[in-house]
Amino acid sequence: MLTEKDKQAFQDYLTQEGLKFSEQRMQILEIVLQGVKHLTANEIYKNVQKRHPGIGYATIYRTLRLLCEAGLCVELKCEDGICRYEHAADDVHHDHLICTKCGRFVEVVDPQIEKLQDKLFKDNGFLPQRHRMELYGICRQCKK
Amino acid sequence: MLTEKDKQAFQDYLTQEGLKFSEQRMQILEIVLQGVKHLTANEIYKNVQKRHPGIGYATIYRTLRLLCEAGLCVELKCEDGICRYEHAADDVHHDHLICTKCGRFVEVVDPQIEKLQDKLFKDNGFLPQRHRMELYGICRQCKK
DNA sequence: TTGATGTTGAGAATCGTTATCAAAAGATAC
DNA sequence: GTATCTTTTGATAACGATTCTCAACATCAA
Ligand SMILES: [Zn+2]
Ligand SMILES: [Zn+2]
Ligand SMILES: [Zn+2]
Ligand SMILES: [Zn+2]
Repeated sequence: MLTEKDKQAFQDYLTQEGLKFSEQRMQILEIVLQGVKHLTANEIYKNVQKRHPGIGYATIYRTLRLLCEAGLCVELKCEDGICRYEHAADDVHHDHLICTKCGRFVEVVDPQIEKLQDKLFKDNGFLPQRHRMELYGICRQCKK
Repeated sequence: MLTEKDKQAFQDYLTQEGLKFSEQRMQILEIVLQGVKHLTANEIYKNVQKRHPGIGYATIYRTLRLLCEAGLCVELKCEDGICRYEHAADDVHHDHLICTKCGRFVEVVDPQIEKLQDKLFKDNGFLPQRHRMELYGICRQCKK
């Protein structure tokens, strides 16, 4: 799911900030924006190492920060204290259903809930910024 | 807000588990179940130290775990990675509005949202267990 | 008193993440 | 090409919240 557009967007961001594109950054971009989602830094590290042995954790974290700053990637602070990273799909917000047995992440959006959340903000005099909603349960596969 | 009932409930839990009541555990119970809510372990530590100098972090964390197990206290894993502890008010669930400027916590419940969350679980084949919803914004005082 | 068991607090360990810094890589000027 | 400047890299140390370890201590029943 790594499009030429994403690659270009990252390039543009780097240029704009006076930074450079590199082999390592390319590898990390590919892993993070590829199909598998909600990867931890460690999972990304292991994946990148297959193709670029010798990569360091520092480079992983630095690049992840750049990707987030460029708006291509979102960091999820999960309950287990480990951050996961996922492709930021064109500013379309979503929340998560998480299986407590197998760790599966399912992305969900409920426009009604979003509206009610805004109402909660307003009713309490808050200026809305963002929110996080995680629904923990047991998925179909794990129920069996 | 520390009721005799809570104290008794903790005593009962300890007895049932073959554990003992102690001065330190009493101090922590009082701090956590008192008015001020959503305290970090460090805040609890500093509060307890006023009345019981020499208390150790290990005792704070151990007692907090006991309080959670006894169902008297709930641990909130916050976005900043620091856990906060609050009085578990008779199994009445609530979510949080959090001010990103001053850190104020406002407790909210929206029965409609709760229903829609259940629907999300069901629609995706999940067995519901629990959820977490945090709304981040800027509170009335901080907006001015 | 003695033994058994539970509690405590100092300090070490854990672990995800961040900071440090010298070496390497790239770009630019000459 | 070489010199110079800037950025990137990865090994390693540091960080900070939490947990573990363990010897000293408290409690209580026999
Ligand atoms: Zn599952
Ligand atoms: Zn997602
Ligand atoms: Zn505020
Ligand atoms: Zn609360």
